[in-house]
Amino acid sequence: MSKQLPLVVTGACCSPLAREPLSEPQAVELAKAFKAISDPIRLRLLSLIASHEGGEACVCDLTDAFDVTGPTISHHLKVLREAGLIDGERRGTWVYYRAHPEVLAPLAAVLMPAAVPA
Amino acid sequence: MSKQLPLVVTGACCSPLAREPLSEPQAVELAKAFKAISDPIRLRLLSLIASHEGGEACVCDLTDAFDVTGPTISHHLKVLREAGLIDGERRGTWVYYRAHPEVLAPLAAVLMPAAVPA
DNA sequence: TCCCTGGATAGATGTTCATCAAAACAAGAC
DNA sequence: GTCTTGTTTTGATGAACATCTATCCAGGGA
Repeated sequence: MSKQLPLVVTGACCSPLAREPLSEPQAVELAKAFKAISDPIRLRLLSLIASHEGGEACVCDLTDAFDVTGPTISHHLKVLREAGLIDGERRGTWVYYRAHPEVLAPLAAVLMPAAVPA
Repeated sequence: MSKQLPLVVTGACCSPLAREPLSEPQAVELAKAFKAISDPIRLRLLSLIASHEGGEACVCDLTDAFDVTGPTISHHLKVLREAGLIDGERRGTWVYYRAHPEVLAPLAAVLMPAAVPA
């Protein structure tokens, strides 16, 4: 469940977009991450998990918030998992997901308009 | 050329992902924006334009940086334009594109892990 | 005027993706 | 063991997307 390779940004690519042109490999990595969050359901899933008390949420909590079927939620969770944005763990009957904010941070940094260079 | 409606984030949606759950309409808007930058070519186009001296770049400068045909570049520029991320203007023979950093800022803010609440 | 060049549009094609129903799997309860 | 509930995987289907070729439009120079 948690042995996904971290497809995403390992840290070496954080100079803001507007500062210098992205290299092609950097762009490919970043595009994968942005694609993972370019779906409304996945954005809300990530948000629900990240903002949930205790930092983790049960799938059973998540499914009710959407109009789609269980398998569809499971599919979206898998996409987020493969992007390294969340991680799941089974504890007894339920599976709990937890967000990885440190993976989001570089994405935000790249988009940041290079805050006021004096 | 510049009469695209601003499909994107008009400001009212900037509470970080990890702070509180996104509403469904917020998620839909944000997902559109992220989808626009979820392609390596578009990310590099945006980066090339935003980091270009003078803040604008000629399409002729952009095309050479990629292995795809002119129409494909034109298509990607259109996607970025429709997302409100860039704007194009024809001056004589050439068309110049300019980035809108103020549209990127809210996207970065949403991803930001709610920087240290003391 | 006519051509040439830069750029956008139109139409077609192959691929990727979101979704669902059905089946499989995992853990408790009986 | 067998039933029940919760979650993931599989396979299929229709929509969205990236890319190409061919065509069109706008400006500038002969």
